[in-house]
Amino acid sequence: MPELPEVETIRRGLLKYIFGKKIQKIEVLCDKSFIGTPQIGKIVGIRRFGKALILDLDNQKSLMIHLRMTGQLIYDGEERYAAGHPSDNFTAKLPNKQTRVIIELENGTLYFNDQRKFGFIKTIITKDVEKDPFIQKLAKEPWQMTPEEFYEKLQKHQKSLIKAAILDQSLICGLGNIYADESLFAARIHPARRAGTLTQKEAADLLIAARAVMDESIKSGGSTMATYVKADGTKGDYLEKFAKVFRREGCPCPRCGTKVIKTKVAGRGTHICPKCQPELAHD
DNA sequence: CTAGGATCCTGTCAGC
DNA sequence: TGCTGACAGGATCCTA
Repeated sequence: MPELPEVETIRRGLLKYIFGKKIQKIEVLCDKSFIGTPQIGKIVGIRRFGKALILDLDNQKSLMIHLRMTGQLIYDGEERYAAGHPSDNFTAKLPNKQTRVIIELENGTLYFNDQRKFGFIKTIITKDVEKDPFIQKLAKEPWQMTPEEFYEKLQKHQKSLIKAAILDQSLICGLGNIYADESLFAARIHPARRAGTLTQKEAADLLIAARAVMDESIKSGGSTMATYVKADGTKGDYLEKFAKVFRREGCPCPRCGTKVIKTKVAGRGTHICPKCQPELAHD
């Protein structure tokens, strides 16, 4: 799914297009994709908590949106603005087969598309947003966490694989499979190391790497965002331009030239430079 | 409490 | 062509 940089990119786009606009109607095409009662109201806040997006309405209710693996938000109005899981839906005629919820606004339409139906939109009371179980469990984002705090957290998960640890949103918030691999590569840490074996310096390097990698992605519009005005389009280009290892198996490592390989760690596809990220002989 | 694996769902692609 | 299994930018639930 969209990881933190993609969701932040969506937030900024929605701020431009739908902030202050009124939701006139919500049409739910897939029951699983909408939890609670659809709401009508003016959008008076657009917030992000980790990978979750919150639209605050002027009726004391909020819509929480989580895209999970394949969710997309596509705004179609005076311009089209789309972000989330990359696919033809960004430029397709909508609604289509993967459209789960249609949000009609006074100035356009916001489509929630989601191939695998893991994502959802949920109505919650605005004052209870931070008490929502998902949001309550979230740890700090890399920018808010100190290297010491991060190291302490890792010490509490001694036996976890480091990749699993940084994917755990209750340990550190915002990373997903792309930025986990990119951060570990940048910090030269093998993803299958046990979290407890990282030195303080390695933990600090990893934290700093996570910030840098996600900062860079946000700056370039995430890895999967697409906007277009008339025929003129730009795309989020993190993967093409900045990813060093993610989905680059067989390509030379930009640091040492060794071929990047793909393996499986913590149940997820994982990309590493076997030379820059040596696996230790023992845990 | 932690750690690991199955699971939700649809679609695509490689290999027979 | 048709089938089959693996896999996918996430998080939760169940088990040991």
